[in-house]
Amino acid sequence: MQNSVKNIFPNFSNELVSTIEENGSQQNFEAGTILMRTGQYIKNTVLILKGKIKIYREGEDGGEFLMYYLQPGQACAISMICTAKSEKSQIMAKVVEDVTVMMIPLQLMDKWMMEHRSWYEFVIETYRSRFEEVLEVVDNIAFRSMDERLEFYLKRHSDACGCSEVKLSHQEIATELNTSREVVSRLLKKMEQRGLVKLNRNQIELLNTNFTN
Amino acid sequence: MQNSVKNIFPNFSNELVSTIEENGSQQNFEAGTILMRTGQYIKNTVLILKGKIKIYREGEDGGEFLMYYLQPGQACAISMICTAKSEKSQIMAKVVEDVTVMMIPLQLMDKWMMEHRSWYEFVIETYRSRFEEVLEVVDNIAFRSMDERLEFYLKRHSDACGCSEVKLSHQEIATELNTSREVVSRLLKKMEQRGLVKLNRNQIELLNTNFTN
DNA sequence: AACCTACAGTAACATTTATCACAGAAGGAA
DNA sequence: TTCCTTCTGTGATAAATGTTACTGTAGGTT
Repeated sequence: MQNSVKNIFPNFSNELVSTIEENGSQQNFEAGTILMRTGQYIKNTVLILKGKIKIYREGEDGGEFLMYYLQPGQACAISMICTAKSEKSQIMAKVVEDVTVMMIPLQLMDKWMMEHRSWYEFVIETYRSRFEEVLEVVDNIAFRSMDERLEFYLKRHSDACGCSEVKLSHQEIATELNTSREVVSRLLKKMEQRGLVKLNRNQIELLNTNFTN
Repeated sequence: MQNSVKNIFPNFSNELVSTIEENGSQQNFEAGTILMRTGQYIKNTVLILKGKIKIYREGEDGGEFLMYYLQPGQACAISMICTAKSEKSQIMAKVVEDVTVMMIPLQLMDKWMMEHRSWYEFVIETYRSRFEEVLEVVDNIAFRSMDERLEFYLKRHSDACGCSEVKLSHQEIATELNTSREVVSRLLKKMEQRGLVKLNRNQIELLNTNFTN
């Protein structure tokens, strides 16, 4: 079974995998689906088996701001920590590539934390790594200018997909960085002149992966 | 005993309090001490009994950026989560008001999580609330302009100290918001003209607490 | 082909924020 | 008092980013 919990989460113990399969419900969602909105109550923890989910923050004026992506083998840190007293979500979660997820009722969290060592470790590690990721996001917006942030953004994307082509329109990039399309176009053009990228319709090819880092 | 663990952390069980007092070491640090630097290894979890610690991010160019403050009854989320494999710190921690802290070896974390329900709940809650706080910080820098951020900053400060006077120089504020002193002076002046604050040397008096919120 | 729509490029201008330069005021120390 | 240091105010200017407006182009549809 390609997308089994056992394969995607190899560190989970066998009992844990069984428990998950007994208590969780596997579901599919199409790209574009919004799985969670700011202010909604969280009732489930989500384990990603397939596809990609975007976690972002929404401003009052409707602006977006990308926090990070969730991919197979990962889980939504926010949803994991909201313990028994199902808290309100502080973020938006949108499916960007058709996903298969395992939904697990929040009530089971505390119980599993005590009973399953591998679950405990997974939760702690998830939280730690997301915290770090968010700190890095803060760094980027606090200390860097838009051109650096754009480079960083492209690099993250190409790292994630493992290829050097980023298939996004300027508008999409602008939205995730909470800036305007014109700014992105301008900066990309400058990067092209510096020989860092090659621009095509709906696609940006990174020529020199080791720029800012 | 005024600054006892029992008083400052009322939710801890009696056994937990004893265990903490047995295994932790109580220490004092003066204002100005840097307790943790970016890149250092974390070997202890820190519970704050008295005083105030500033948690901030440092940019490559030396710029600062305030994340949040730690006060009595709180603990450093970062240090709590770095489990057994003592991780590197991603942040800076500086004492801003003389502190008394309880240092607890990291090795005990996992053990206590399993053995002490009240410790488990404390850790989870600490992590949850810090995550939210950092998300709010992201919001501020991603979606708001400097004048709004300044208002928010002042409000946080007056909330924290419970009084309407913020005793900080423009330079200190500028540093924490990673901007320049002149910008802060100018914006404060505008706020004064709008009747929101009264400016004095090393002190800003908030006149109208309910501005942006 | 003719048409339509989404995407990309770019100039001109507005706004925000950063930087430089300098002056004055408050408060402490000699 | 006089001197010194720190803090604050403010103008002038630069740089970065956001906004408006318009053009062209690629690709799909009819």
